[in-house]
Amino acid sequence: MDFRQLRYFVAIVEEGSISAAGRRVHIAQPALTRQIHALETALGVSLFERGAKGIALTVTGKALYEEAKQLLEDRERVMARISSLGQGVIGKVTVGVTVAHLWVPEIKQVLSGFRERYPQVALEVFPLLSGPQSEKLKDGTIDAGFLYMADNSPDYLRARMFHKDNLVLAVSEHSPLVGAPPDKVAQLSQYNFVWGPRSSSPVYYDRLLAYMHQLGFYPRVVQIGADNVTILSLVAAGLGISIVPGDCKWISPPGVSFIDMPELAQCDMSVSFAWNTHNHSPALQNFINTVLECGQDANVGS
Amino acid sequence: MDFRQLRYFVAIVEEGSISAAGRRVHIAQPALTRQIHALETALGVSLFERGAKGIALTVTGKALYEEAKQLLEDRERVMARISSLGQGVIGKVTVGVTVAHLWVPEIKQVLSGFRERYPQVALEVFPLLSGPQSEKLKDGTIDAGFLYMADNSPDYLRARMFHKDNLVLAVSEHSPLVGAPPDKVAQLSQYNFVWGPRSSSPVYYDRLLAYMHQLGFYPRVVQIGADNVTILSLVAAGLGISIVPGDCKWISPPGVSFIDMPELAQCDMSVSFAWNTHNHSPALQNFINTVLECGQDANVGS
DNA sequence: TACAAGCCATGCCTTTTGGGTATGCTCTGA
DNA sequence: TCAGAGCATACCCAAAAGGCATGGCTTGTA
Repeated sequence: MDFRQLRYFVAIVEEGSISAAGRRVHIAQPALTRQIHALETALGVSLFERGAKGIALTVTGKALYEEAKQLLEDRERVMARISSLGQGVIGKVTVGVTVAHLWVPEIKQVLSGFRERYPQVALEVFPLLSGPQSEKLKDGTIDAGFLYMADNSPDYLRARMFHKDNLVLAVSEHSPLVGAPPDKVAQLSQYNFVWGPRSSSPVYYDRLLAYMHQLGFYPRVVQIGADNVTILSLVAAGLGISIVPGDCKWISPPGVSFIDMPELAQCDMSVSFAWNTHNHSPALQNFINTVLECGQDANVGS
Repeated sequence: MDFRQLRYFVAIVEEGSISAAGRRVHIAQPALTRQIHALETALGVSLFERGAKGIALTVTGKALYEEAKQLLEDRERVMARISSLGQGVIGKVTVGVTVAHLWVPEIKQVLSGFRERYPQVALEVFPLLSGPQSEKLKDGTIDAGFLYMADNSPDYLRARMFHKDNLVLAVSEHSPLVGAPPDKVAQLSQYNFVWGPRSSSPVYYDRLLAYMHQLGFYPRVVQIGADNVTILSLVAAGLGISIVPGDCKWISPPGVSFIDMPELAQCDMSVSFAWNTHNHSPALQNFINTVLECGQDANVGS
């Protein structure tokens, strides 16, 4: 009993005769007759009552008709599903995005663009800092991520620079620094700084601090904020100033002014897009392609 | 995508390699390789990641594995079901039995015998008088029946005499007739008779009356009972005597004596087994065979 | 009544497909 | 470096499926 026989069988049932079914499925009548006989012997069952005027279903045949329709429908369903899955039209993609970049237009655009092109793919976005993302990329909990990458990426990861960014100075909008921007970071040594704790995101913290040391600058930290939103809130409240990635302006509360400084502009804080090369999920490939294309578009546009 | 390919596919998945699967399903490895390639191109999908060390399922392949197992299981289930149905091992048989004969040992035996041999067949027994059974046999509401058949059975029915019976005299156990059985029916003309209404079973009633007329006897009816059980109750209560089929002793209340009379012994009231020849349900055929065999056994035994 | 038409079954032939053997390539582990 | 395991490819053969012609049967019709 294979799908071909079932297909012929339902055609015969629905057309009411072997000859008519032959016309429908474009198979000569003798071939159908033979296939049905084969089916009957395979099942050890008589499916039709043969008469000179034609054929009529037996009760057994009627039962098989229902089952056969179901089996054929299941087959179609499975084929469609697997096909879609293979082309990445359906499936699931889980991506991590650093909290600070969830509202960066490029990332928002790439996420909504993918959702639009592949509406059937479940796109799960996890707000995660860079450290956790690296771990989850390794163990496969997430398929891809937007994060701060170290220079030496492990071999199971591939990464592309996705969005250029650098450090900027964040001050209260009432700060005198707004009217008289400093030339050098060194000039800020007398200001109170709001800073973050290392524990929540060592990758980010160490990089930030490395830049400061490179500039020979050691901020006088008087306040700690758990994350960038908190830090900027404290800055807005006038409790101090801070140095943060420029993209933080997208998540900043009102009352903060961001000041570009040449030295800080040298401090690259670009966000990378990375994915696990061992995961060949077609949906993920489509996501990767979408991201890379968006990156190209952005490059072309700039 | 056919069942063969799915079968090979799950074998490969479960064995972890094409070669191993080949050993399991007794097919050479190249044939399997080709079938899997055919499956992949049919679905437009890659099912395995090929490496020199072997193969590994893709996410698509993993999805297909689950679906394929289900499809193959469905196939097995359908084949088993249809096979059983075709052999009459499962299915449904509806039979009518005249109320008076439900407790006749031969019928009880044939019903329980069938139930024992084909426990998976739903045997539905309807207590029906002969007239309704004829109608329902015609329209297919019941598949077979135990009933009083007219001599000329319609062409769509086939019937066999199932159980021999004749009329007997039913009197109260206190009746003087018990001690002095009459020789001739004519001697009963002075007795009060309990009789049934024609409406409930014309076939039976007309036949009974025809016999009486044949014997030149016209009972003096003083009581009407709706059915044989009621009639016998009235007889037991001493309200009159009656003439009933001998099988009524199986449904009789206590207090009734049945008297055989040569004239009544001539009045055949045998119950027939009949079935609709247009219904070729295997389960029904098995039932028919069971009944006919039981009949033979009974004949042999006698 | 005879005949045409429709339907299914069968026989014979061709084409397609599936499977087997031999062999090559690649990677791994000793 | 070499043996072994695993997948892919090439080539051949056998089995299966399909097409065509035909025959038997029934039904409807002239």
